[in-house]
Amino acid sequence: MISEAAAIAEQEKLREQIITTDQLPDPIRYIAGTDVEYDKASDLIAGSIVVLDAETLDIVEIATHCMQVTFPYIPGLFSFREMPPLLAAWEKLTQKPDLLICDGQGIAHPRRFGMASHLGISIGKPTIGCGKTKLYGHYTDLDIRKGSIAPLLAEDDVAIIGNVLRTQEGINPVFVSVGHMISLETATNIVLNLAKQYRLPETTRIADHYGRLALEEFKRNNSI
DNA sequence: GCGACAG
DNA sequence: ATCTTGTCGC
Repeated sequence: MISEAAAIAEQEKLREQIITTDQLPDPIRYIAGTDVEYDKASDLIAGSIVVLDAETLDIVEIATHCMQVTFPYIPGLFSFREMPPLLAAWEKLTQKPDLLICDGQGIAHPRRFGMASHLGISIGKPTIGCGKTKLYGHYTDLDIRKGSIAPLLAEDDVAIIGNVLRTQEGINPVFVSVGHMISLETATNIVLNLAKQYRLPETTRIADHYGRLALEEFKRNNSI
């Protein structure tokens, strides 16, 4: 297994490749949600990528992959844990999406290289980081109303590394950041538009659902 | 030494 | 992530 030091060196190297401007295809036709489910008892994880029609949000394709965990959970090195099952699921996909929304941070990370950026660089596709909680940075004055945003600032108090976005009035916000090949503004708008009814974008909710199903089915088929 | 710490 | 019902509040 890759060492912690090697993982950090890898992040420092790959972060150079991140593109923080919009490089999206003209009409975005397919968007995808990614998520990884865990089974504490068996150490199994399931990577899940669900492709949706960007216009109707109808499900176009579902790809999942179950395997044993290969890396411990270390804040800041999270992608090394979730990348293996996601890349395996990615290989199974027939219809590759134009954009992926990941369950975790993009550049809102101590070394500016969270899970969404790592995945985006690895597969060469635009990605958005959308985490349920904060990993890094600080913010103030986030209004209670839906659609409100507060910039997520780095230690220097100057660099904006993401947006804290209130997707539903009075409900805990989500943390949006650039993964790869997209601007923060576009990423924020897309996440808000995908969270019409719930706190999390529809892509994440659907990926979570099918990842859960895949993990349960895998356990059943293998008597775990 | 004391918090913070994606899933 | 996961362990997990009722309960406090709008």
